[in-house]
Amino acid sequence: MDPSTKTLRDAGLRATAGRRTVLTTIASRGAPLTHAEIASELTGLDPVTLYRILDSLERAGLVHRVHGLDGVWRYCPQPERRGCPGNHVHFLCTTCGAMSCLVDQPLPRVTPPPGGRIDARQFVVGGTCARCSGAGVGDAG
Amino acid sequence: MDPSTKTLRDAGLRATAGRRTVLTTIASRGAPLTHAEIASELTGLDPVTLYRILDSLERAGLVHRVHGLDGVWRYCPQPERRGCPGNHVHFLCTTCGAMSCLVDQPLPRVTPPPGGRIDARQFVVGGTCARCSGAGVGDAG
DNA sequence: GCGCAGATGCAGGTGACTTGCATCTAAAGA
DNA sequence: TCTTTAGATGCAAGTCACCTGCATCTGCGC
Repeated sequence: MDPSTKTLRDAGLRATAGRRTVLTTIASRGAPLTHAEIASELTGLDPVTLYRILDSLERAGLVHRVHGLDGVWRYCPQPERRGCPGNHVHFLCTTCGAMSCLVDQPLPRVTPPPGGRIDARQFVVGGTCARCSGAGVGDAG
Repeated sequence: MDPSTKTLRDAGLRATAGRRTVLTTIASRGAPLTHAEIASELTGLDPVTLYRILDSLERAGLVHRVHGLDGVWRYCPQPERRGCPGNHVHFLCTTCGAMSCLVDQPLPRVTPPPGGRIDARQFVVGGTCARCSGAGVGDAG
């Protein structure tokens, strides 16, 4: 059985061709990808279907979803050790739009406002990545 | 001179009627408001103009801007002590959509990826606010 | 192989936000 | 106070991410 098929079946999802391709694409990158980025690599898949596939993968806990400072959702493979999904800082390069996971920097504990409850946490930092720093002004510091 | 006029002039902006009203509206709430929420209180102001006013206020450092988990920007008055704008955790109620600033919880230091630089940080937590938690179990006021 | 719940594709829609351009006005100088 | 003008505003139109409804298709249990 194809590994992505097993992953999907284990998560309680049907292993359709579209889901297997999307899962493989996201996993092979290791960095959060936008809907558009994934779609550009998967010609032939309906955009709406891709939205639904990403939604099902996220609800099944196979990927986590991060909202960039640019207003676009990004999807990232969920690491093996199943902790809180996406429980780390995400770095978004505001020049090239690439996002990366700072998995070594876990999110701090947050105290909810009185009487409230916290269900999701999302810490995104924006800046310039090494590639864009080097390409533009040669200043990486 | 009207206080909002002075604030705008001090920030290097023209004190137009629209800007004064928007600034007063945001300041009077003390919590991040969406474009739609501000627009609903300011009938007669063109939506596009409101976008531009919010943009100018943000660039002048008079408000800070937070991206909610719902994909909508929210604008919040900048506190007197001019530190890093919006340098605290923001709480978004996923039930009623209200956002509040957890000003007593500053953002932790984040180490950028090798060779990269961080310009902006945004930590949003989603959950249920006290009002919505209470509404479910009997006390809605 | 069969049946069906769930997945997919297509058409159309929503809402946040942007752009271009003509008109108006706050603010500075005469 | 009047004039000038750079910058602000209003309107029309457009872009983009994402959603909804519905008919058709297909993975998977039987």
